[in-house]
Amino acid sequence: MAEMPPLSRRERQVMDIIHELGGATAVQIRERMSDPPTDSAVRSVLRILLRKGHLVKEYDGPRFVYSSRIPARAARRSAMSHVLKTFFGGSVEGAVATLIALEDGALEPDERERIMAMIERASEEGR
Amino acid sequence: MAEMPPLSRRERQVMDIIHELGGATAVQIRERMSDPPTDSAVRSVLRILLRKGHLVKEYDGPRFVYSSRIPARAARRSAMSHVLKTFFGGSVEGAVATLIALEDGALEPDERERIMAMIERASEEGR
DNA sequence: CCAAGGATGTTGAATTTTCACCGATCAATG
DNA sequence: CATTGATCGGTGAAAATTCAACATCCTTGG
Repeated sequence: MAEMPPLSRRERQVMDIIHELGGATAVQIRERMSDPPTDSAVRSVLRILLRKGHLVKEYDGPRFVYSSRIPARAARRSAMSHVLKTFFGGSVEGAVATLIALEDGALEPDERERIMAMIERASEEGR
Repeated sequence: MAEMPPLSRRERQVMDIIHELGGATAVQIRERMSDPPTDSAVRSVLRILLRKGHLVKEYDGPRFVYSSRIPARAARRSAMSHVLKTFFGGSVEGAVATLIALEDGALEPDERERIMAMIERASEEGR
């Protein structure tokens, strides 16, 4: 379970789609690609990702569903941690600023409240 | 200014380092690599990134400093937007939750206050 | 002015990625 | 039971990458 070398282009594209959908069939993955290669080309990448241990497949009805081997929670943390370090110098404040600005100012009042409450709660639990 | 194909492994690694540092020399970049190739190999990747238009170089003293062609602000927004979509289904709430949890509960009181104030302000400006 | 060291660029080859062709398997259908 | 259509996997070759050896330029110190 050592550190894996970073993914290739196609590999990352496929992994992103699978993360976004939670799990996906080969056809679903191909449909989501902006520049889709052949069906079998997609399957080749899937096979490689299976062999490398990034994906698991599960037989569901007449087709396979591919999903990430590491739990969604861990994947989310890892991805967020990476952008926090790379683009925000570790500043949570800066990251949150960009995050809420993405919504183009239209943050629902109740979502805003939930976020505020969450931050309160987190600072209490932390000590 | 068309859509660029996603970056290769080394290309992404180099871009990440440059984004993290804001700008960097070839030597600095190599130093930051966990699995550094030859110095000239690093320069090859830099040359490709220049040709593809991802980087610009500036002569500073006796060496070149490479930096991203797109402004840091836009790069941050783009990166955050991507993880928001890929790993959080567009939920700002979920993203903030993961973000503050990364700090392992150790969010400085004053930083917490600034974040709260920022959210307040954002929801006002938004309308 | 000359030599040494550092920074940069170029080239070509080994490795990896990428992908379509092809055949096998399976399910539903006529 | 044969046919059709869809899913799946293997293979090999084209394309892209990765990289080190090498050459060039600059600059700094003697």
